[in-house]
This record gives sequence, C-alpha cells and structure tokens, in this order.
Amino acid sequence: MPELPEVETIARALRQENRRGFSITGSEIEDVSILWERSIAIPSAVEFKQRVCGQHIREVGRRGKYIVVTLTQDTLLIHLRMSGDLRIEQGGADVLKNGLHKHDRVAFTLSGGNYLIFEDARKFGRLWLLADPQEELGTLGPEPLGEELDALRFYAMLQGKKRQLKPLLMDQHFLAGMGNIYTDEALFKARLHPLLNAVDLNAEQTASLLRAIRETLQEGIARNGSSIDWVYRGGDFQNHFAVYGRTGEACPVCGATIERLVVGQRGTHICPQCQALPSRDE
DNA sequence: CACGTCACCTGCGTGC
DNA sequence: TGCACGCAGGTGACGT
Repeated sequence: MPELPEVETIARALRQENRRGFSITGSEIEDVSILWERSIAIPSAVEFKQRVCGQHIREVGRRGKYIVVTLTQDTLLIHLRMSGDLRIEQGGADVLKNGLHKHDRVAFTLSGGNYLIFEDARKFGRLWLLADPQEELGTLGPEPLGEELDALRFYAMLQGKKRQLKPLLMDQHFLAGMGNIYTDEALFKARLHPLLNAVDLNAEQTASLLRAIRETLQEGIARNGSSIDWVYRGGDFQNHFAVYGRTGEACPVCGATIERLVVGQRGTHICPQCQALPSRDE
C-alpha cells in the first residue's frame, strides 16, 4: 500500500510531537504484545520481545518504503506493505484491553502510558529487529530524492537494464520507494510508455523521467500522501491523480481516454496519446 | 538475465 | 440478502 510519500508522511508524524506534545523519540519500550506472530520477520517472536524491551527510541527515519526506528542497541525496521499503518494511542493499561482495533498486529507499550501500534488488515507487513539494519536495507537502490542520484547516474543505471520501464522503476533494488501509483503518475508526467525498454531511453528522456519522478513524489509528500480505499491517512494526493484509477476518463493534458493495461501483474494506467509507444519503423 | 506465475492475506465494490 | 468474482498502495520464491 504505502509508497515513499505515505511512508515519509508517517515517519514525519511519528518524529514530531502530536497534539498532546508527545513524541515517541526518547520513549522507552517497556513491553510489546505480538498479536500476529508472522508480522515479525526477524528474529523469532520470543527473541524479538526479549531484545526490544528496555531499549529507548533514539530517532525515526525512512529508507525506501521502510520506517527506520533507531533504538539504543538495535534498529527496528517496519515495512507496511499493502495495508499496514502505525498509530499512537495514549491511556494506560486499558488500551491493550479495550483500545485495540480488529487488525492490530503488534502493540508496543511505551513509557508514560503511550502505545505505538502496528495495524495491518492484510498481514503482509513485517517488522525486523536487527543489530545492523544494512542486513535488510543493504540491497536497496538509491533514494529517488537523494542528492547522490543525478541525471547522469540515472542514465547509466537505465542503460544497464534491458527491462520494461515500469517494473524496473518499481524494483526496490533498482530504485527505492516507487510503487504502483507514483510510477504510473511519473511515467505519465514524463510522457513515457510503461512498456518501453529502459535501455532505449536517450539522455533527454532519462533526465525528464527523473524530474517527473521527483516532482510526483514531492507533490505526494506535500499533500501528505494518498488516502484511498478504506485506508485513510489524512493525505489528499488521491484527488490529484492524472491517470491512476481514472480508466475511461479524459486525459487532463490532451483529452484522450485513459486506458488500463496490465504490466508485470499490476494494473497500469496510461494516456494512449501522451504515452504512445514508438512504432517499430520509427 | 528477464519475465510470468503464484503465494501470502483481508476487505470492498460489482453484478447476478 | 447472499454470493462469486475481481480488484487492491508490495514483495519474494520459483519456473521457463
């Protein structure tokens, strides 16, 4: 579910103080209730609980689609996958008795009567407790908004890949953070067809693609992400999609009818006119 | 290496 | 109303 802008929004919300002036930063993890064991990727649920209790939260960040919670000894990684979310609850021991929701999977008891709760309807999300977070994050591609990625490097990255553009952009080992929505929106903005072969892009198209990716992600972050389906997080980027989920509607640029196709098993939305595939003899 | 298929899960909208 | 079906913001393991 959440892509880079939603994960960034959640990480920022956790980092900042809430309305009560509370921030999880600096809190001690006093206890943890694991309501669905398979939500814990590494280590075992028993060891997870043993090791995490007593550690303090130092800071909250993001890498790709992972929330990175730096603790006193270890690093807690949280991946929300399709339907995961995090929320803070306050209210003492009562929260674990009466305050839990149907899809709550892991509940951390923090100092001061606060709780950090991981909820996840589809149970795809995962938590890792690692001494070295690189064990999990080490194979991720670069951050699309990071300074070390420029048009030149991006061009070199694409040139090495003889792959369909959309699945490549969504490959977290290639680039970290793009998902189905923002990829469709970025490809539309760059006027590139999702089935183009990456190696066929010229330097100009590559530069415009990187620009489109960044603008799309930045607008998503500025709007606090997208809230769609039954998962509402407060963002409103869903009201500004150009093509995603707009099959049959008019392209905001040229007025052609937006089409849905399937690319790499994922629903894909394009304007057939703005994102035309070059014909063979061109 | 690149691509397709399946598995992991639950919930919602649609059409009969 | 009930029910089957297709669809959903993700990813990894396989097979070809």
